Amino acid sequence: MVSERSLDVLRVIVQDYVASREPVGSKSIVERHAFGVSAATIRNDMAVLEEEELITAPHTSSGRIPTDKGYRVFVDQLADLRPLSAPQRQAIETFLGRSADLDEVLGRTVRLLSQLTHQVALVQYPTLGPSRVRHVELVPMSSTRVMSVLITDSGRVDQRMIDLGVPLETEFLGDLRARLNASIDGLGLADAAARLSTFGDQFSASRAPVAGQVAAILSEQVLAGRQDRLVMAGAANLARTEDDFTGSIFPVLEAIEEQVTLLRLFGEMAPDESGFSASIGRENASFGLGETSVLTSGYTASGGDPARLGVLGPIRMDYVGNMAAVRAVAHYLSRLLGDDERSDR
Amino acid sequence: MVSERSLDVLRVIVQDYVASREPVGSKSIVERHAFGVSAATIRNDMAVLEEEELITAPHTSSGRIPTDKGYRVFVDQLADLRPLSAPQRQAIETFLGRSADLDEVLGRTVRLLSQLTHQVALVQYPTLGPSRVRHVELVPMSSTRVMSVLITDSGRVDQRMIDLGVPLETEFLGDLRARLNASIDGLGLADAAARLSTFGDQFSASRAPVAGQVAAILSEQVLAGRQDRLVMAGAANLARTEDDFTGSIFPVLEAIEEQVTLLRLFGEMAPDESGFSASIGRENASFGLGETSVLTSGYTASGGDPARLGVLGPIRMDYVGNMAAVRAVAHYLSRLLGDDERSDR
DNA sequence: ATTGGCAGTCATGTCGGGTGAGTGCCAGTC
DNA sequence: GACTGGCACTCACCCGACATGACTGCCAAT
Repeated sequence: MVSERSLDVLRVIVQDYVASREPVGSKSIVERHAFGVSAATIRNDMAVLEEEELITAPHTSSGRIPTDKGYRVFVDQLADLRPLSAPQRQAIETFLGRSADLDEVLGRTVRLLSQLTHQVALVQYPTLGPSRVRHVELVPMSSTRVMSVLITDSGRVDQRMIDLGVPLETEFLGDLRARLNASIDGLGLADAAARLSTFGDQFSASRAPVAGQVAAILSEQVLAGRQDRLVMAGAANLARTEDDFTGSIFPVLEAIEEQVTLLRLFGEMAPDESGFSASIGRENASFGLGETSVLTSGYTASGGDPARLGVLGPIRMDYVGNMAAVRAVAHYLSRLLGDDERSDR
Repeated sequence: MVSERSLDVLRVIVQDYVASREPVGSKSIVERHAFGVSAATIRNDMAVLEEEELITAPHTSSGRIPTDKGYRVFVDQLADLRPLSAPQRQAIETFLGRSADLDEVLGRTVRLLSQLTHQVALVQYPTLGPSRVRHVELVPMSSTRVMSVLITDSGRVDQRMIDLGVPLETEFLGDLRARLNASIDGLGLADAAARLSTFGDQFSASRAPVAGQVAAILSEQVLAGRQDRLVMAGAANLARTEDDFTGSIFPVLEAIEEQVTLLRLFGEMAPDESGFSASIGRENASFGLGETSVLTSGYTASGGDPARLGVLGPIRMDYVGNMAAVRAVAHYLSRLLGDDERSDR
């Protein structure tokens, strides 16, 4: 049975090990923390924790270090949310203070988070709230290829290349552009997609295929969010904590260069009621990230679906501090991206 | 005096050291290469090379390794351009084969180059050729902020946030948009910028400041290239060759995360007549990259100014192979981005 | 100019002993 | 029953000694 004190012991083992990077023994525990019992008693508690696979000894007769499971218990039960320090709040305020372009806001956010936590920071692009089509532009790139640009009034700009396979006359292109704008300008995105599905019908048989093709691509653009992208910063921090990885950081760097992997990981995280979620060590093994932990929190941009942001680092990380930073940044970002819209016309 | 044979010795020292990562001694040279002289003779040659600071001994009585200066001589005089292998050419063809969106082409290019060389690959965005304004869109983001989107017929889409500081009525915004498009649509970029500089004059005194502000930002957009951006791939390769860096790869990763640094580095490279340029070891020290070498080649997108692409890796790298790959990829990319326009309307 | 020979240097690997941190267990105490 | 002090035992780690081997630099001979 794991007593209350045993869990306290686990807590200090995690804390001390994270701070010192050295296995922590019974003696150093009684020295550094006022447990009011002797080292032998702590040893008994440690035996229980080892029984439960919450801690382990790297080799006979050395101190103990937490297992993945131990970290998990620590994160779930033992980490008391400590509010950010004043300078940290300050940093967030000033860094995210003035708003700007979405790209820039996210860029600043991800750099901020990485500096705050000294880990790799990740921010997924948000879906924006219900918005309307503002303008559609078709730009000829070569005789058979056209770039379509969709602008919505939420500020999203989405470009895509269309290869029609057949040459296109300039007049027809102009006609297409005018008709497209006439039919979907100002419409909500769902309505626009519906309208586009029958767009090709108004053209002559010879032209309908091309018009239909363009409408189909545009329809994709209308419906596509940007949640399939994320920005990253602070990869260098992995090198700083290099010793926490067995062998090399090569596989870790390789895995995080693959955005698809990270997005899948984000997608599979199961947030608690506050939107927070942690994934520790081998829980990430299927993503090639079994030697890392990932802390994420959800955030929303005014009315859109929740997106996620977070940090990735070695299992031996400062969970308490990093959790606080991730939560706080997610909170501020939601507010920032929310306010943009609320103060709207 | 450095004899002809001395330079041959330098060549094999570079080659063998790059391949084996171990200091190379006189004996192994006569064993592995048919010099027709004895080890003692090679030793004499090596003494000359050491005198010239082209090679150095890590410690008394061990083999020699090239100095930065030695690599420089190797690259400038001794590296015979070896054409790419058939599979490599094949890879380039298939990878870059079908063209698409500029973002996608550059993304594929940078991944290709990193796989070909097993180094960090870098591609700077090109300036596109002379192009015309296709459309200007103003999207209200909040009561005082507007996003301006510029689309040119070369396919560039540039968005920027404008904070006007004062509330803006919707009708005025519509009026602005219409007048902007009327005055610069279809114009070449230089002409458009000129027109924009006096754009504010046509408005009443109360509105001129706002109109002028918008015109000024738009003018910046019109003139801005995208050469201030670059894409990167293969950062993980640095970890693979970790041992080639004294201490940690942390400072290197940190430096390459700073795009500004890399762009400055690109800017200061002095290409030879073929557009190629190498910067070795301490030559990069001012960028925090004194332990790396950078190989770049210029490329152009139909009519634009030359941009650069290249690889970055440890000083001890396969210069011959990487130089060939960089040259070849630059060549193919130029052709790809050039053809797009030549087959244009 | 080239060569063979030889003494000298130095990194590397191995082995053994000493050290110390830390555990597990047990008998005794509260 | 929970806690404690004591003790034997286990290893990782450090250190010095020693052997090994790969080189070089130099010199006299060709």
